[in-house]
Amino acid sequence: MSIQHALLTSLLEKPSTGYGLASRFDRSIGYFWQASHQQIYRELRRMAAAGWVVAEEEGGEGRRKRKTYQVLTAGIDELKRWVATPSGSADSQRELLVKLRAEAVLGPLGARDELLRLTASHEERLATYRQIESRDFSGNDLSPAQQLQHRVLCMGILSEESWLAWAQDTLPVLENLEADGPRSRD
Amino acid sequence: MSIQHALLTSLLEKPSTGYGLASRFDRSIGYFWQASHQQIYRELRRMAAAGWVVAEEEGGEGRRKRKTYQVLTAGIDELKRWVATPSGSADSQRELLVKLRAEAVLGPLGARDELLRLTASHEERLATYRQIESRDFSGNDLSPAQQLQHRVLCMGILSEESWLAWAQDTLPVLENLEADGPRSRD
DNA sequence: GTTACCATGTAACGTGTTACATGATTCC
DNA sequence: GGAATCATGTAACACGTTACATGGTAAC
Repeated sequence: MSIQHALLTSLLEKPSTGYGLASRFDRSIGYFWQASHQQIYRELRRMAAAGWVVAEEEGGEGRRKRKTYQVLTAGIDELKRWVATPSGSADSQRELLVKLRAEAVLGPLGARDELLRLTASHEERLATYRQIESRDFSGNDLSPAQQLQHRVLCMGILSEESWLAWAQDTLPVLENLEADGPRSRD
Repeated sequence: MSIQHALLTSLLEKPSTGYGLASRFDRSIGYFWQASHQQIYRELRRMAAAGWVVAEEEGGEGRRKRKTYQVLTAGIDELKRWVATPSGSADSQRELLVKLRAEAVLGPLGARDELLRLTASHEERLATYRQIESRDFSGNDLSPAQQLQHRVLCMGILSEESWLAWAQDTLPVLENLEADGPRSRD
């Protein structure tokens, strides 16, 4: 459901056509989240129906017109609401990145809380993995098959560790933003 | 489509009921890949129809019987075929982990090639990210919003780095397995 | 006996993917 | 004028999720 919020964020940074969104899907959001153009057109129409965005139609009387989408205040409100809502979703990591982007455009919205929540759950996961590791793979006479299974587990451990390291460096940036307020300092 | 292969691998390690697969979905596969029980039942029925697995039905004349699934040779052949096929899929990372698990059960199948392919593509990605970083975020007077955008990019960079580190340590384990052959040494 | 857990299934719905189709504009 | 790219759309299908339903078995 949150592809809509990714699109809103992207449109806030720069009003675009559906095609434009599809080709770049925003510098930085597109790197971890790709969407097909059909998906994007569908969601844009839905968001237009919901009053979150408007399509400014250019071009003459041709049947198919170039539509440049822009975010309305209702869309901004929805985005704010979403950022402030704990996700609980399976890919809350990706969602967090979108929330950070949204904060970068709109100012402090409460993404810090989400970062802290996620940090706690990643720490918990890491602890679980390590427990499994010491239970199942602590011996030094592992068969080749066991070594492979261990490597699979290591992937999980490394991912969690690297995520936590990232979060630790990201927190101060978020707090700095929230301390300064939505507008740039002068 | 490859949830079937994850299930095959899991079943090879231990024949189970659909329920059993759903609750554990295999130690280690379940850590990075969860599936709902409806999904699992559906795929089990399909694989049974395709002749990849059989359901051994226990229990009397009741309408609903406990079914313990087992992999047939056709299923093993399919799994071997899949491991040896370059994925190109969006979540080829998760697939690689399943392929490693499959190799751990069945012996050398060619997962090493896949690991090398993925390594190359991750290296390429990392290079792209770093290029973007030096182009857009190399200055030392970044606005708070820019700093946040930079953090989003950093997530990508860190992920790639940690994946590559994992791959580097995994390669020798795979090669050791492939050198030894499918059976354990004596 | 009733609560908890094991075990399997149908139906409806939303979303993502693929294939196909169309038209406008720009560049050579 | 033809190719490439920009731009939008319909239709069909596959897949995943959620809700709902059913029944067996073990423990208390």
